[in-house]
Parts: sequence; structure tokens; C-alpha cells
Amino acid sequence: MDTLYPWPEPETLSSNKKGVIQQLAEGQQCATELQVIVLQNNKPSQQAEELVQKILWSFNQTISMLAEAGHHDEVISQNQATCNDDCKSQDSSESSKRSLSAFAKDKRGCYKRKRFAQTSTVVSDKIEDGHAWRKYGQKNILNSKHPRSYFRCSHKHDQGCSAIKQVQRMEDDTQMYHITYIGTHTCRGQYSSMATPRIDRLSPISKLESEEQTTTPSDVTDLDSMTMWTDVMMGGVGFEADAVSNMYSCTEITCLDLEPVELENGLQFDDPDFA
DNA sequence: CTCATTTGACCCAA
DNA sequence: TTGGGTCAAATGAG
Repeated sequence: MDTLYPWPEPETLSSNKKGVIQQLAEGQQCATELQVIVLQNNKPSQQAEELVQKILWSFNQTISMLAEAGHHDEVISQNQATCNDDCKSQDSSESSKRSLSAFAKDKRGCYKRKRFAQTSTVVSDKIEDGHAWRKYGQKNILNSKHPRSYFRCSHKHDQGCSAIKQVQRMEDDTQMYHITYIGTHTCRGQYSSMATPRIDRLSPISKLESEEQTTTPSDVTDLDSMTMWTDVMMGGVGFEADAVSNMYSCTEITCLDLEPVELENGLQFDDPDFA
């Protein structure tokens, strides 16, 4: 078949991948620096802030997708060959964990880490992102002043969403957080206005109260948590209400559309708050 | 009572 | 061997 688009041969693509990723990484680096500059500005332009977020996010996602594709190529045959064994590790430790715990309650921490999940990192002064997260752990990290908090999607159980995020305050700039997203949302939470619509109609303070149940409420446990939370959220409400939702809608298009996940989620909204 | 968070224990990967 | 990621009992909040 003739094609109008001169797509590169797979081999070429593969050999170029490293270079592509490298280029993207440079762009990502620049975007990160730009973000810091923008946020350090006394009166940062909200528009600029949003744009930088989007740029950074795009870089992150693109790199992650490429990297994941590379991993996938390498691993897929192994996965197929050793499905029995791998299902445990790939399909998140959850199910295996559940059955394990049924047999032996002692076996805490008996799990297989996800090794090839899509990851992306964001530096932000805001922790909440419109998704519903549930905290499942916190660790002090070596040589880090601040602990790292671990969150999983609140829809992990009802919708099987495997998204995870890790939040850690940055060393130098305590107003900023280093947020790592692992995996992608397969839930409808992000669409179903878990937070966004309600944010729109809530005052910042009432949002803070209500959000405690739906979005990351406490990744700053050992810190001067509530004060900081208030600061962060008050500072971020306007931005979050539109910009973040935009940002995630965009992310979704670039990443999540690949999986037919909407099937299991159906068309109905599944907002526990409305149930 | 239900659900989320905290926190120590445990296991895996480097 | 050790740091980091996850589990799950205990605890707290609504």
C-alpha cells in the first residue's frame, strides 16, 4: 500500500528512540527550569504557569510513553511466556495480595513491584490534581528532609484503577512538590468531575473540607500539615479548577485513550459522593 | 458504623 | 545489606 506518510521503519524508529527521548528530556529539563522561574516570580502569571505545566506534562507523558513502549517491546514476549508468574507482578500486587492475605495475614509487604508502569514526574506547588487519591503509605527518604507520601487512586477497588502517585516536598523549595505519577487512570474519576465541578461551586474553604474525602488530603502528615494544606489549596484553587482539569484532560487524550478501559467503567459516573 | 489516615512491619530490588 | 514501596492493624473523623 502506498502511504502518504513516510513512517520510519520499525528498526529506524527503535534506533532513533534513544535520541528522541534524549531530545525530549532536554526539553523537559528546560520546561522544569522555566517552571521554577515562573513560580519563583513574585507575581507569576497564571497563564504562564498553566502553560508551563502543560508543556512539562506533555514532555513527561511523551517520554514515559516512549520509554514504556520500549520496555513493552522487550518484555512482552517474556510476559507471554511466563504469564502465570508474571500476572502476579504485572497485574499489580493487589489481587495476589488479597488471596495471599487470606492464607497468611502475616505476609504483609508480600508483593511484586510494578516495573513497567508508565511514570511521569511533575514539579508543582499544588498536590491535588482533581483526581481522588487515597493515601496508603508514607516513608522517610534517606537524605531527604521531607517524607514521601504514597497515594493510589480511590477507584482502585471499585474500578480497578491502578494509578499511583508519590508526593514529596522538594528539598530547596518547600513550597514545591515533586509529584510522580505511576500508571494511568483507568477510572472515570477524572471525567466525572470528582473535584472540578464541585470546586467551581465551592468556596476555597468548603472545598478544603469536602476535598478531604476525595482528593489527597494528607501527604504532609508530619509537616505543619493543615496550615500548609490550606496555603496550598487556597493558592491553587483558581488554577486547579480549570487549569488542572484541562491539563488532565489533555493527558488523558495522549495516554489513556489507548486502552479500552471505558468498557468496564461504563458510561455512568461513579462518584462515591453522589452514590 | 463506615471509611480514610497513620504507622510499624515486611518484602523486593539494587 | 539497605532503602524504598506496600500492606494492614490501629486509630481517628464524620
